[in-house]
Amino acid sequence: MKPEAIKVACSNCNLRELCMPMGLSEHDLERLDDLVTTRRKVKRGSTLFSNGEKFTSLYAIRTGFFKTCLASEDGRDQVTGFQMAGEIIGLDGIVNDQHSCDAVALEDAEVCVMPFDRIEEISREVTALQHHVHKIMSREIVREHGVMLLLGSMRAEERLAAFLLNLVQRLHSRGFSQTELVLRMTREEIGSYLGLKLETVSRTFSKFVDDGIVEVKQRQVKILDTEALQRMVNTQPQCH
Amino acid sequence: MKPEAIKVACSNCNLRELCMPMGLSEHDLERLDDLVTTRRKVKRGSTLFSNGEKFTSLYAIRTGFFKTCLASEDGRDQVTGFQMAGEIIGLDGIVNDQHSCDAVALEDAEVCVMPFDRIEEISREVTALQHHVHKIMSREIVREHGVMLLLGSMRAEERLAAFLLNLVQRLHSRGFSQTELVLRMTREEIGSYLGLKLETVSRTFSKFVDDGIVEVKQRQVKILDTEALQRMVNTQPQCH
DNA sequence: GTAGAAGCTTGAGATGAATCAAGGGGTTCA
DNA sequence: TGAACCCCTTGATTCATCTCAAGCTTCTAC
Repeated sequence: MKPEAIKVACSNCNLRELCMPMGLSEHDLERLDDLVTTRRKVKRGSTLFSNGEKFTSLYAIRTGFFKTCLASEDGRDQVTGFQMAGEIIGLDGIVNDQHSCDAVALEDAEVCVMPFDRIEEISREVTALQHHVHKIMSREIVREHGVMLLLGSMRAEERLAAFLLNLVQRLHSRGFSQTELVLRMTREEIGSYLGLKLETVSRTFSKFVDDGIVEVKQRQVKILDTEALQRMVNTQPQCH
Repeated sequence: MKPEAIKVACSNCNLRELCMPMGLSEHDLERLDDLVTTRRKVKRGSTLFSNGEKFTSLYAIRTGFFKTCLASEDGRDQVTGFQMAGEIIGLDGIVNDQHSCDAVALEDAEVCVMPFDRIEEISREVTALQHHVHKIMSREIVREHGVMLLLGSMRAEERLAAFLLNLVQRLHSRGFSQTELVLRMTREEIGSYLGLKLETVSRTFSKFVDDGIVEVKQRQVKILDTEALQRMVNTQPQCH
């Protein structure tokens, strides 16, 4: 691989509005361009960082798709999230100066490397960046609250419905279809994220197909009835 | 209630090392004393903030015990955490400028009110504070990863064991017993946090008592065999 | 192109937790 | 001090999901 010769410029990036603060002055924008030192390619199946590794940087995903997962000593495994272009990854490492989970590319990916000490430095000068960093972390906290609700109180169908809706919504805000998507992860990974076994995920997909809610061809998913999915998520199961 | 006449001083607070950065210069310490504008008392059962409310401040708990919980429109309910003295609450509000969960006092409590714009302002000058804020948010993210692991892959006994160990560990680091604790929450609230029904929580407590692992007298819990609890959490269930 | 591996689906049966139900005990507030 | 209410426990039963198992499809690599 040749070193990144091209100057990395956030001010020019078309993902800017996903991962950077908006409405900056010319001067502030130039400061932000110093945030990203290099880019890094990550091959499918390999890790961007892993548990125990020293924390140095946050990463903005340029292309590709990641999962983050926790592996406890005893072999328990939990996917804690799936991340796509424009999202920031690595926040778990700040607290103990080392990463506490693995980030694995589910397809060939490229990330912008943002050394965290530089983030903190520029944050002190550019208040919009400072606030943006706080928002990103807060957003992650709120997202995880939602996952806790899902894991703590939803049934398999509701979980999968919520999962699909969340994925298409994020894809849609990146300019993709609202109804069609390609899953980048296996049934097992979906199951791990949703607290279900892969067989249950598979069965639930099949049920959705039977009910005419989605079409599934392996990892190709076409949502036929978005509202049915929404109803599942928003409706408390049978009360009494 | 009379207004807080006494000058609030973090530099003087015996919870300092729990909620404030350490190793500051005299000058920085003085800056930090400007963080907390007022204190606020919260009666048992009432809320410190609730879902939808405008976000203005983070709160450091001085005394008392809180739960944070999410209530979705349809009546689903999820306790997302229990917080005790020295912990910071309100981080969920940053991202959308409004709170996305309720914080309810489980016993009479008092919090230090830290207006967030002031936190950001002082963070720009005191890098130790800036880093501390980042750590606190990162810690919350990592904590929630752990809860996801618990909800996604543990069985009832393992969940309750993990819950008890976590509680005593936090209490111990505040100078309380490593083996005895008083639960401030109901079985139902524990259940909501752990993704279990209250009956299951109750039965699991009873089982622990039968097995000689704990003594339980209502909300008084005495841990007789910490290692047994640890083994439950760290041991993958029967492999094959 | 072919073999092997990995991923997915489906069925049958087991099981852990939920649900429904009843009774007892504590706490709180008048 | 008493009474109502909330909280907790325990039992019987049901049900959702897991487990185990087999077969099939798709992708990968040689």
